[in-house]
Amino acid sequence: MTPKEVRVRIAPSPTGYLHVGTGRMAIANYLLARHAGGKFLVRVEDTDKERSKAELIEPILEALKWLGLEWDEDILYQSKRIDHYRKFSTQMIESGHAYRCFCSPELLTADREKAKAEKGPMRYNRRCLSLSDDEVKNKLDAGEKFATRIRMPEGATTYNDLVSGDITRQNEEIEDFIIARSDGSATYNLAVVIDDHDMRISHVIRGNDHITNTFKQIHIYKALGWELPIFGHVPLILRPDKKKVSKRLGDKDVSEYRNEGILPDAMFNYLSLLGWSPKTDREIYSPKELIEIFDETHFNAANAVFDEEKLEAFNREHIQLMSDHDIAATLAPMLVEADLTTKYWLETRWEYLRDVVTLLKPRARRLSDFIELSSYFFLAPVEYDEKGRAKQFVPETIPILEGLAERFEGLNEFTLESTEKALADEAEKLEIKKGKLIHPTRLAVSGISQGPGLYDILATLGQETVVERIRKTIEVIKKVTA
RNA sequence: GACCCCUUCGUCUAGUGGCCUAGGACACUGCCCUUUCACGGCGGCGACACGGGUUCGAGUCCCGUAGGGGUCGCCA
Repeated sequence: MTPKEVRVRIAPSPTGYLHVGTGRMAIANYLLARHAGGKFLVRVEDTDKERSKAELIEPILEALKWLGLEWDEDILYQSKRIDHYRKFSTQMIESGHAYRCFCSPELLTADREKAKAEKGPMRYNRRCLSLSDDEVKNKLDAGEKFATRIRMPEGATTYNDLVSGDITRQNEEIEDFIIARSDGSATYNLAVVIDDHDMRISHVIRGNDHITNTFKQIHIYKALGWELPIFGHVPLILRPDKKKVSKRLGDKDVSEYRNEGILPDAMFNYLSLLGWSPKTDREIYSPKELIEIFDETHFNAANAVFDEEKLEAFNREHIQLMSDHDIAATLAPMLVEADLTTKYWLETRWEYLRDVVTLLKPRARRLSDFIELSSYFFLAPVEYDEKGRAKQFVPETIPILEGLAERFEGLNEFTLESTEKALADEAEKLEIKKGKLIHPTRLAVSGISQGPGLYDILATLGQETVVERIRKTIEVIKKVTA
C-alpha cells in the first residue's frame, strides 16, 4: 500500500477577520502539507445564515495570501453544498444511528436551564428516543417539525491525537447532539465530516478547543462507515490575560499587523514557533526553511501566550535579512502615502532611497519605523526636538554653525571623509571638542538628537541641502534667542 | 457544575531517568563599543506549581492536590 497523500485544510468561517489564532492554524496545516509534498486546501464554512458575511471572505483569503499561504485546488464553500449534506442525516436515521427529535427549541432551552439550576448534566435527556414508531408517524403526519439527533452508542471512545496521544471519553458524556436542523440542513459537525471525507482530508489539524467536537465527529464517521483521518489538536494562542484570542475581545486581525509594518515572513516565523518547536536554539527561519525542518511530532501540548514584543523582535530580524533593495521597493509607496515624497521624485533617486534604507535598517523594528525615522531625508525639519532645543538653541551655537556652514560650502567634494575633516578642522580652529560641533549640526540638518552617524547623514543629504538647513537653523536660533 | 486538555524563567521554549549547579530567545538590566540613537560584544536577573510515591538516581515515570485553559447551541 502506498502511503496516503497528505491532504489538509484550513476552514475559516466568515464571521470575522482572520485573527492570529486562525492564522497560526493555517500555517500549521500549510507546513505539514508542504513538508510532506501534500495538498493544502481552504474550505469556507459559511453556513451560519445569521453571522456569516460574504464580504468577509475576501479579506480572510487576502490575509492567507499575505502570509504566503497559497492553497491548492478550488476553495470549497459549504453554503454551496447544503443540499448535498441532507441525505446523510436521513441515511443515519434509516440505519438506526440517528433519530428524529420533536422537542422545540424552547423546550430544550428550558431543559438546559433546569439542568443548570439543579447542577445536573447539561445533556439532552433523550425524550424523543423512546418515541414509538406509531408516535413518530403520528407527529410526522401532523406536520410536526423535527431535528435529527445522533444516537450515541454505549461505551467509551479513544483516539490517538497527534499532539496529546490517546484521549478517551465516555460516550455517555456526549449527548445525542443534533446533526440536522428542523429544516433538514446539516449542522456543523455533520457538514465537517462529510466535507473532510469528500475532500479526502488525511490530517485534521486544528485548535484544541475542538477536541470535544472530534469525539462527536468520530461517531459520525463510524455511523457513516468512513475511515477516520488523523486528528491533531494543537495548542491555542492565548492573549496575555490567558484568554483565547477572539475578535470579540478586541484582538487584532492579521491585516492590522500588516498595516503596522510587520513583515509576513516574520509573522509566519513567529506564529510557527508558537506551540511548536524546531528543537534547536535557532529561532529565525524563512518560510522555506520552516517547511524543510517541519516535523508534526514537535507540537507542544500547552497553550501559548501571544507576545507582540517578541513578534516585533522577530520582525526586526527579518528586516535585517531583507536586502536594502527589497526594503526600498516596499517602502517607496509607503513614503508617498505618508506625504514625505512623491513617486516622481523617487523615480530618479533610487540610490538615494537605498542609502537611506542602509542607514536606518539597524534601527527599524517595523517597516513603519522607516517612515518615522526618515522624514528629514525628504523634508527639511520644521521643528526641532525638545532635547536639542534645550541644549543647542543658545547664542554660542550661532558662530559654530556659521563657521561650519562656510566650510561645508567651500568643500569640493562632499563625502564621509571630507565632511568629517571639515568638522575636525573647525573644532581645532575653535579649540573645542568635536562633540560641540556634531550635536548642533545633527540638530540643524535633522531636527532630532539621535539617528545614524552624522557624517553618514551629511554625505547622504548632500552639500546643498546641508548648508541650506544649517543656515536656516541659524536664523531660527537667532529668532528665539533674540 | 460535568467532561477533556495542560502545568520548566514575566513570555515563547530546550530538556524523553544520570551529560541539569536546567540551555536558548524576547523583555528587563550592568559594562564595553559609539562624543547621538540604534546595532553588536560580554555579563546579570530569572523557572522545573505543590505533595506523595517508583528508582541507586526524577524537571524527566506514577498517583493525588492546586492552578490555568477549553467544551458543554437546531453557532461554526
